Amino acid sequence: MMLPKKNTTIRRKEIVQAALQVIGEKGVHGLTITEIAGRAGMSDANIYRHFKGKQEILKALGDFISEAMMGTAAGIAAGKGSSLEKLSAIFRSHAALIAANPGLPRFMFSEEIHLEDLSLAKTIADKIAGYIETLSMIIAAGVKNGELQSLAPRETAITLLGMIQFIALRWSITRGAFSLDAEAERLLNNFLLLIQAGSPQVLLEPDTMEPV
Amino acid sequence: MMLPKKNTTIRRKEIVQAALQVIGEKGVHGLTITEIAGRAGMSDANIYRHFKGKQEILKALGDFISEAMMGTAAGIAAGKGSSLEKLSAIFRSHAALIAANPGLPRFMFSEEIHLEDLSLAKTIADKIAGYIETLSMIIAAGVKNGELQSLAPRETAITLLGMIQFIALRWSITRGAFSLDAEAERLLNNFLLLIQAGSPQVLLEPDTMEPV
DNA sequence: TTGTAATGTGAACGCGCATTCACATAATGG
DNA sequence: CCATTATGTGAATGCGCGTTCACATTACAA
Repeated sequence: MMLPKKNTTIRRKEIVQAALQVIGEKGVHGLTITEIAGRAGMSDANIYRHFKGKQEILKALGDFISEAMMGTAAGIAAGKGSSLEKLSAIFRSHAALIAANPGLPRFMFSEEIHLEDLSLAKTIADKIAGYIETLSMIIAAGVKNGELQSLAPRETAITLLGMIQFIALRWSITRGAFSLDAEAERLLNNFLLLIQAGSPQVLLEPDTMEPV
Repeated sequence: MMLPKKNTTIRRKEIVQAALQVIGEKGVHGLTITEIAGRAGMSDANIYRHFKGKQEILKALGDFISEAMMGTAAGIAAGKGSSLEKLSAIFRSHAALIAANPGLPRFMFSEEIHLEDLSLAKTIADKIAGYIETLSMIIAAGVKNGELQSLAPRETAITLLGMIQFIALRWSITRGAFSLDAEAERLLNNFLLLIQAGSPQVLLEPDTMEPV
C-alpha cells in the first residue's frame, strides 16, 4: 500500500506527534523508528525522507515540548491577574498538559535525551531556566506588592516547579495510579497557603474563607 | 588473564557498585554488560555467574539505592532533634548523597527502570511512598507542637522531595554545571522560612512570635 | 588427595534497531 | 506533456548488546 503524498512540513509534524504518543505509551526507551512509523501510518524508510535521523526527531520534539510548556506559561505571566492567580493558573495548566501528554515528562526526565546530544541538553536546560525566570518575576512582583510573604523569588519558583515535576515522576512510575489533577490541586493549595502573606495560623477557627 | 576468585556475595556487591558508577558517567542508557564488566575488572561472561541477567542487576541496584536513601532518612527521623532540624538534616544528607553518586538520580528518573520491570517499578514507588510517610510524620509532629505552621504534612513532604529531585534533574541535565550543595542550601533556607511558625510577616509588626 | 562444585574467560550466537538502497509513484514547474 | 524532483516502500545491511557455550582454573569438602 502506498500512502497519499504530503509535503515534508506536514509529515514532520505528524512524525513528531507520533513520537510523542509512542513515548507516552512505551517510554523513550520504546521509541523506535518502527514504532513511530507504525503510529504515523507510514513505512520506516519514509521517516528518513523527512528527518535526517532519529536524533533530529528528538530535537524537533524537544522544541515542540518546550514551546508547549513555555508558551502557555509566558502567556499567563504576561496577562492580567494577581501573582497568586498567575501562579495557580500556570501550575494547573502545566499539570493538565502533563496529564494529557504522558510522554512529556518522560521526555524531560530521560537521560537518553540529556546525555546523547549536548545541544539538545542545552536547549532543555535553557528552557527550564527561562521557565524559572518567568515564575521568579511573578513571585517577585507578588512580594513587592505585599501579596506574598518575603521569600526568595528564584528559590520559590524552583520549589513550585519541583512539585510539578515530582508529581509527574510518581505519576509516571505508578503508571497513572492516581489522579494527577487532584494531587496537583492538593499540593497547590498547600503551597499557596505557605507563600501568601499573613494566611495560616487558622489552627482553630475554619472561618476566614475567601481572603479577597 | 584470570581474576582471583571470590565468592558470589562479594562479586555481587562489586558488580552493583560498578553499575552505579557506570550510570553516573554514561547514564542508564550507557549501562551495558560490557561497561559494567570493564568497570568491575572482570569478563562479561563472569557477570552471569553472579547474576541471572541484567534485570537482576538493576533489581539489586534498586534495593541498594533505596536502602541508601531511606536508611539515613529513617535514622535521622528516629533520632533526637526538632522537626526543623530533622528535615534539614535529611535534606542535606540526601543532597550530599546525590552529589557523591550522580548515578543515583539517574537511576530513579530512568523509565528504562520504571517501564521495563513492573516489580522494580513497584519497589521504587513503595520506597518513595515510605520516604514521604517518614517526612510526613516529622512534619505532623512539628505542626502539633507549634514548631511549624498549620500545613498539610503529606503535601509539604512531597514539596520537599520535589525540591531535591528537581535540583538533581537540573544538575544532571547540565552535567554538574552548578554546585548542588550550594543550590540545595539556598532552597532549604527558603523552604524553612516558609514552613516554620510565625517567622516572616516582618512587613508590619514583628509581634506574634511563639504562638504556643 | 581427590573429585565435585564454584568461579572465570574468550568466542560465538541471535536479536533488535537505526540506517541505506534500489526501485515505484505522484507532484510540479517549464 | 515531459522531465525533474519529491515522496513512499520492502528488502538488505551492519552494528551494538544481552546472553550462552565449551572449556580452564581454583576452592573445598570428604
